[in-house]
Amino acid sequence: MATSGQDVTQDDVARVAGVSRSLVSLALNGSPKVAAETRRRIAETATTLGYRVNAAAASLARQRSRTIGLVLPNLRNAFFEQIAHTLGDATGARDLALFVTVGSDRPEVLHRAVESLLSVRVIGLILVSPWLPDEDLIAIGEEVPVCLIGRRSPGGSVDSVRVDEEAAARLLVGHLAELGMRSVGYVGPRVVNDTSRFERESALRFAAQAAGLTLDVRECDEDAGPAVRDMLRSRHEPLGLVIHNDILAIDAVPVLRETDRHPGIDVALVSYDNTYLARRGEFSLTSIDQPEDVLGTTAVRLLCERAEEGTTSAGSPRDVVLEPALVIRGSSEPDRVCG
Amino acid sequence: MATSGQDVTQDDVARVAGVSRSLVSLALNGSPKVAAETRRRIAETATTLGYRVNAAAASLARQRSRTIGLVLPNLRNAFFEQIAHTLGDATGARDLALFVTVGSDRPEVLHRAVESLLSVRVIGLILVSPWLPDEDLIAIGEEVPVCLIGRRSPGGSVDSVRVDEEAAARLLVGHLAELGMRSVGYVGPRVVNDTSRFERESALRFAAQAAGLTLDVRECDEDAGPAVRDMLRSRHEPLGLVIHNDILAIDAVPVLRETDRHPGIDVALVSYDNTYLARRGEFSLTSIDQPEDVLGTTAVRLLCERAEEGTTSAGSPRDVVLEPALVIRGSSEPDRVCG
DNA sequence: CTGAAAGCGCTTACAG
DNA sequence: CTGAAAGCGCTTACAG
Repeated sequence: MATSGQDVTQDDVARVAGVSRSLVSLALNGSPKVAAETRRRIAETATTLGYRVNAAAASLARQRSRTIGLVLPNLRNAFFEQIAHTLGDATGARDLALFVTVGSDRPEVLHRAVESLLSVRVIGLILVSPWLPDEDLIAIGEEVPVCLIGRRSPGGSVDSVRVDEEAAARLLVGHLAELGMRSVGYVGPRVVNDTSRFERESALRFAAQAAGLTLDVRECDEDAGPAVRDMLRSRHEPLGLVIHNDILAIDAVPVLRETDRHPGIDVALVSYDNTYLARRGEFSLTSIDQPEDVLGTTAVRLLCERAEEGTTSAGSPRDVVLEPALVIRGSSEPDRVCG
Repeated sequence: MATSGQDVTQDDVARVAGVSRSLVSLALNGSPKVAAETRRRIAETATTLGYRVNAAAASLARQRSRTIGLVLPNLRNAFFEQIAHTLGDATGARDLALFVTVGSDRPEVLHRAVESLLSVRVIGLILVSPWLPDEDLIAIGEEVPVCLIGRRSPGGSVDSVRVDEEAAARLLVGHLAELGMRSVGYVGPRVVNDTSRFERESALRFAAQAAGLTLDVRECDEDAGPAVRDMLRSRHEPLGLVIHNDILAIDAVPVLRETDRHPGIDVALVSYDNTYLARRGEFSLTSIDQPEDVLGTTAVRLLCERAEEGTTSAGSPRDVVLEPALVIRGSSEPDRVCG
């Protein structure tokens, strides 16, 4: 914790340790060319002097930084936090830094954020469920390695890791069918350009059809409550209610508890993401679990591989698809289903 | 959108524009010493060539970066997103970049994150409701300008911007008293070292006492449901239920809707942060609103001022305290109160 | 195993 | 209003 007035440089360390400047660099970067004892002494000197590498200088000399940029669409989904943590661990394991940028629905803001990441010459960019059009993603991919999480690769040289939406839909529909439901209702956000919403809906449609269930769809805004009410209003038979994610699904819970509003209708509630909200006792949501850790480590690996390859444009896009799991909780347990 | 194989440098721009290298730098940085026409031509060349400043080189030459680091404790509170957005705008307005780090409850992770921010030689650090002990904050403040949001300055050379907790407590208690409540219940997270929790509780205690109301306190874990149930169990009179933040308060809503569980008890529910969760139709929470925009712009201003002053240790800590507001919604409206 | 030297891309006095 | 030159702190062949 030795603090100096000004920044300590490798020069200072070299002088105090009585070695050359380059040796300090080599030692601090773990080069095997440095004698163990020398390395130890240098490391010790660095610590007591309070030396901290100047990332700007290192990046400049190395012609590349040691940081990865993460672009999150917003902070309104706990799933993003889990992703951020996993990525933090995955990058940390490779001794890389992770810089997060909180996206925005304002294009200029997002653009500015990506630009500052590019100015830093990040190794690569990880975008979680971006709402950008395919061509923009491809364009960014021309400049720097890019890996998408939760969205199919748009082509170009952009990689992607995501969960198999069709498999998730089958899990959900299968579960509801087992509960005796004959019809499924899906509530998703009304968002322009939301590929994730679109993919999810068609996967559900497909799965429902295959299982011989009907599918009814409603769009909602920030609040899923009205859409859920609306869907229940016209109902007289049991319903499997699928909501786009946990954060929207919790809107449905209070609605379902108003037992007087829809007498006699059994409703099983299920959603996606399996975040801490789903686990909260009051909600206990049955939810599709995405393997965040695998998503995260894979994304980092793909990015680093692509960075190694040198030119960004090298190699065709890789699209890693993972299997989801269904976590069953109270919201769809027969004996606890509201009605 | 001109993309080149390798990075375009100021050298390239200078060559193409037919000027010297330094002139390019001056022009691009908006120096008034450059003729308007020259500046225009240079800017144009830079654009067509797809020039993008190398932040590492610029930081190194300038001996300081143009980025501010934001350390968020987690992503489980929409309030943090609003803060992040405001800060993004505030830094953008000053042509600074904002790098976010998602904290963690694991000290090593947080430490590593702060370290990478420091390696980048950020202008300063903004920490939102950090759980770090005072001495750690002061230590960080020795190395770089630091501004806290939502926590009192621990002294040293650390600044702070926050909302007046006592005023917030008075607003809440006053509102509940007006509704005819005689007793107040507070549910807060069971967290070690959580100053915010502690300050909030004592402010409430003080306000309740002053207003002649009783205060009952319960701790909760991730899920506030059990604590709320517990608090209601022993009740036979109207209760003003104050919950530490919106995200915890939504747990209370389903509990309160179970009309059969606590017959005859009027409960008015209020919380803090006034995030989008509070606004969601199904929850409609009365909540304390913090002026995020003022918090954000003030934090950035304090940081920049301290950075200007040169030495970090210069100047005593500034502690800006803002007035909160109470937004009244259905959860505490007499006619909609559950019971 | 160790050192002298060049260079990364930019900024900034300084001289014209 | 413009250019030549030094230097920011580090990394990395290269030579010993």
